[in-house]
Amino acid sequence: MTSLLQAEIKQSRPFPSAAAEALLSILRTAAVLDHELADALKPFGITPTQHNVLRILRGAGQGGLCGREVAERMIASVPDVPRMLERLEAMHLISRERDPDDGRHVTARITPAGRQLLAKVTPELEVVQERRLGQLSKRTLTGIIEGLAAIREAR
Amino acid sequence: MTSLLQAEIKQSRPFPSAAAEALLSILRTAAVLDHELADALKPFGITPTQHNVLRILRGAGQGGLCGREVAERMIASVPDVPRMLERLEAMHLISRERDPDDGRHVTARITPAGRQLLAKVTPELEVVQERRLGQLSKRTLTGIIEGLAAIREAR
DNA sequence: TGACATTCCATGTTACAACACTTATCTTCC
DNA sequence: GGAAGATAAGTGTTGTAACATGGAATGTCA
Repeated sequence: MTSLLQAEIKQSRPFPSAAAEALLSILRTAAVLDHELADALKPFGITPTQHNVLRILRGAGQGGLCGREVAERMIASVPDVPRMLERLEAMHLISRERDPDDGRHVTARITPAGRQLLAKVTPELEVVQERRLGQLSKRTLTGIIEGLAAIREAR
Repeated sequence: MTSLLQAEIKQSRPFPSAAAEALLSILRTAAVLDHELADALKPFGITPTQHNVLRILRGAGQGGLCGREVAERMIASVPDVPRMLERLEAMHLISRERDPDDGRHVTARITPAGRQLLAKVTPELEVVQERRLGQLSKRTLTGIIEGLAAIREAR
């Protein structure tokens, strides 16, 4: 039998194992979704990574977060937090201020403009989510969530 | 109840829906896996994307493939195939030659050095695969594969 | 056969990712 | 209280991704 993924990437040979197919499935699906989310965000001038930062800072509220804390909360690791925040600050979506208590920390906070952008962007992203995942049963979704959690947990 | 993913990215609020959690799970898991694969490949001087190209060309055999065909088979879309192939050629892992029948096409083929590198690299990647996916039951793997296929198929 | 559209590859430019290293501030321990 | 170590940011550099554009070769159709 020929899997869907095999046809998608025009692979002639079947997968050697279910694990190999699952691994590629995850990478492929994420690439498809990420691409679609990036497209949806493009009109607003931000990338999925930047959107992720804004959501994190919105979640943090008035207290804000320092760079390291932002990095910990990111979906995908960002190895250059200072410049990423710098860019968002240049867009006036976040503000940065050195922590008076600990001069090593720079606290980042979302600005009203940042919140406003998030509010505009969210429905567009929900369109993507709904289109791609809306038809899946609760049971299927739970299966995916738990299966992937097991993968991330695995030693 | 607090999900694992929620704790992982230190998110205080629960997910608004299973679809939202599944979406983030996929992106997060792929980021973790991609990072680990990249680490495993680093000693060999290639990226996951380049490894993907080599595997594609190995699959194509002596006939080779033109740039567009390579692009179609990639896991994640690469918007700059010519230069990607150029780099692999500079590493002597592939060869390129203009198709005499159709001067627009440039046929890329894997070189013996490329095959050799693939052979060395494969066991290292299998270590990652085994560590992350080895403990999952066949049933769980199938669930992931089918669930993700449904997402990619949707719409 | 000559104009035109199409397909595929190449190139220029910009911005960002990745990595290594430096600087600044705080903590700890003598 | 001063020096060593730890922690967080910033910076410099390199390479690559992303986007737009251009150009060469082919196919099509009048």
